[in-house]
Amino acid sequence: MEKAITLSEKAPPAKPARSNRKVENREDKTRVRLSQQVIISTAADLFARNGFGATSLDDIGEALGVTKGALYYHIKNKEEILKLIFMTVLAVSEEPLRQIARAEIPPADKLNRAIAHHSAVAADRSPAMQVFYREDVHLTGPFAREIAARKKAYERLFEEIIEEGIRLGQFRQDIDPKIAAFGILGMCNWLSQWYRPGRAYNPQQIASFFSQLAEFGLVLQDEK
Amino acid sequence: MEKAITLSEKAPPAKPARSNRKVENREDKTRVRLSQQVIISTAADLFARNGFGATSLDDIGEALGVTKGALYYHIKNKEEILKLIFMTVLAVSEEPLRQIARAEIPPADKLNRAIAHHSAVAADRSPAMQVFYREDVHLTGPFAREIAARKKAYERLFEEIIEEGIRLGQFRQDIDPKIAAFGILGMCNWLSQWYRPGRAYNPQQIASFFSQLAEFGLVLQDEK
DNA sequence: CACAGATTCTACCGCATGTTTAAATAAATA
DNA sequence: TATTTATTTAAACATGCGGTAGAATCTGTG
Repeated sequence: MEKAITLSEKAPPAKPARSNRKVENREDKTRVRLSQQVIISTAADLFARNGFGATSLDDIGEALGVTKGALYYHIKNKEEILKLIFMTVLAVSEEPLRQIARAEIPPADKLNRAIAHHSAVAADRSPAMQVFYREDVHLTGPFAREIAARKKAYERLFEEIIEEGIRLGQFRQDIDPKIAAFGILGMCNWLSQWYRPGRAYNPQQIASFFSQLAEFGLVLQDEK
Repeated sequence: MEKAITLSEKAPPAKPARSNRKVENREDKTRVRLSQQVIISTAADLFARNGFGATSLDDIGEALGVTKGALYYHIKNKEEILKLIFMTVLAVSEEPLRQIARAEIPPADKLNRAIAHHSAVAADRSPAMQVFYREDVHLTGPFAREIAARKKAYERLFEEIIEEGIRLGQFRQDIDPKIAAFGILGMCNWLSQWYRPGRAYNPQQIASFFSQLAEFGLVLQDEK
């Protein structure tokens, strides 16, 4: 039962002076307690920056000051981390939009609020949102289908708001609601690609620009 | 100079009956001639569908009916395939937009054409565009910086068109040109995420909807 | 047909990665 | 303190991947 002989004999387990690790850990401030929450949060950052496939569990462990083995006490496997990130995004985005869609206010106001809501999610949860829209190809099986369905339902709410506006004669009749919904969603989603906190504008201001754009457009009407 | 002893002794080179492969190849129609072009085109499809990291050279070879070894006669390595995809996108998008930006026409017309151009690229080169905006994290070194710079220059052209419209008093004064440019670009870029050929609308029609949205918005002004 | 160059295949290497296991340690409890 | 439970480590594993080298095959040309 010979072991495979590799070329580079790694430094054999020379029982390195134990507890030299503890020193390192203590010095980098109070170590954050490991949990699903911090794992998926850290993982979302890394996935957003380097991609799901290019981020190893070693990377995640290193970012947390822990060996990758420790991660397995809190999560089932790598894909579950991804799944949890997707669930996080849906958890903060679905219900508020549903409430906006069924509120009893003019369609233009609904659109305003929907844009504000979605922009806020895209900006505040930027890493998770980037993962949500870039790494969906790595989901498999029933969960992948569920995410796709809920994503579509979410988009459909935007569509319905626009349909309502058209039906009530408040929105232009010559624009396809599905295309318009995709356009507006694309506008907001793109936020997560370029927005970084602490820049010139905050998410609310950006959302207000987007609302102006979506409602009235850029071109100055000769009003009156 | 012993080789490493592995556990599973692969079936030794038992010289399998040669030329059983040729039959397979002949039957699947006339085989496409291998070249950089078809490699990057096929790779773009696979990268777009499964991601760069999750697509192996074996996958690309299999899609082309060829072993991965053959690929290396035409390309240097995997990253070069990615680079060539990026170059393709820039090759078809940069120059036309520059011409639109410097044309002597009203800013609104420039914006129209820019949106039509960018939408067309996003729709027609959908796989390459998806790769362009999703897999940039896998570029390294000077090339990564060059792509980032040219991407920014491209966005800047949209921004300048809007600035011109504002300066000439033809666009609303209360919208930040940079934010508006990002919004419009996001709208178009998102196309490559959902557009599939042969659906209800073609790229020109979609672009026209987007132009309406960006210029006049959704809300019906009480004109008169 | 003979030859040369172009192209592809086969077989392999080294390495990184996701996952598992048992042992070691830390924290909680009594 | 003694014992149990929770958490982390260390080490190994199986696998798949990017990349390489040389043999094999194809293609065109004299």
